[in-house]
Amino acid sequence: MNCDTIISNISKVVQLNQNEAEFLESILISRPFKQGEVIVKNGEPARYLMFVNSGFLMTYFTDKGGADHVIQFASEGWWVGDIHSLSKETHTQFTTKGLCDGEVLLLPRSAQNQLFEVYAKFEHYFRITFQNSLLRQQFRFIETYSQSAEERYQAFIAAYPKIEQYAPQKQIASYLGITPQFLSKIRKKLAEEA
Amino acid sequence: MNCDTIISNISKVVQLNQNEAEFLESILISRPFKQGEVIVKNGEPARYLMFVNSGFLMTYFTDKGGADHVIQFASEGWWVGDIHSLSKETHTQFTTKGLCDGEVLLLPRSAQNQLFEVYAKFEHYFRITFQNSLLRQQFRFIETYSQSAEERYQAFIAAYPKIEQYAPQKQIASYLGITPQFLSKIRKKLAEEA
DNA sequence: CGTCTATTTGAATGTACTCAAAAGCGGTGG
DNA sequence: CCACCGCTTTTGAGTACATTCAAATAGACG
Repeated sequence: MNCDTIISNISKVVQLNQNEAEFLESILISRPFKQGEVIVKNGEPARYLMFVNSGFLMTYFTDKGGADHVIQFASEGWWVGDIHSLSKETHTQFTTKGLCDGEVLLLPRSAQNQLFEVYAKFEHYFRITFQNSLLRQQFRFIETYSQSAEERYQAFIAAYPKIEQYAPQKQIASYLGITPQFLSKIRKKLAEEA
Repeated sequence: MNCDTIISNISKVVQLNQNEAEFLESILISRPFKQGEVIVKNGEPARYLMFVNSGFLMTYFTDKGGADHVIQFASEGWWVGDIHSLSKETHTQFTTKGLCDGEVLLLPRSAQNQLFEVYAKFEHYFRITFQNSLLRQQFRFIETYSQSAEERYQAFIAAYPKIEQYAPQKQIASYLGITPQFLSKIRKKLAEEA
């Protein structure tokens, strides 16, 4: 199991010594995935926080009406997981699926608490990480409210040029909060303008 | 300065001993505010994380077009603050204003780090707190995408019956992501149906 | 009472959606 | 190799939700 990415990622926030890095490596579990494979399914309890070691994946939830809503696309270096399900031990409402072949590193819930207790640095790291996620989430929210669908689509392809190539349009539309038909029309319009 | 609310709030997550509680009290600063008073203004650096000890307040940001967007209403027991400005030491884009007379407890940025270093419990508490904020934010996002403006308004008055009495309709409309005119029409329709 | 801002109302418009159907695309089996 | 199936994407027509603009009304404050 190659832990270079996760260690270098964590090192941007806290400096890890040999022991700490080894302890982390000892509790992580490698979980390779294939394109289209469901990694965590809606209805299961969320057992892990997942770090994307390679590849792309997406997380979506299914509402009462049966419609899917893409919450997040994630690429190398991102944390993914249903923190609600993790902290309240309920069943997750989210499904996580691979957009191409790749690998996630699993941090089991039990090991998580252990990690925090033994090494306060990790608690610090995750505090910062959640803080940053909150920021991004807030930013995305603001974006949604102050921009049109067309502007949001343009911001999306600028921000995630790689993911755009792996995710089907349908899911991108879902992420942007519009119908696939409407996204198709936006794309047509942009292509004509160019 | 009355710290009962904040201590009892923190105690729901971590058990504080005498020393820890006293240390916390020693670094908090009381900041009373009046109705309509601007507590933190757009353009200033964010110097504090704020805990609402009493009263109601709101946070909004002003976009490039000059339009305000209400991000959050907060009542007793909530944390408020621009974590982006706090962590990156940039100037905040957000304005925080009192909706009625009240009091916030200020946790200065410098003291924050001190708090985390001396007592890991607080780092834990804030990790959990940010995690919960992230959840709420995610939930609000989902709600926005899967419900109509009318449904969102009804959910709002159900969730924040008190705030509805203090916040002008204009700001509620902004929070819901709609125009005040449209909110007025929704209210009329709901009143007619009842 | 006059001024300022918030709210209501109405008409016209626009953005994004629904429904329906056609076209494109990848895989599978004969 | 091609025909067929299932799924995604495109296209078009009609519609609904929400906005803009404009003006009237109501409330708050000095």
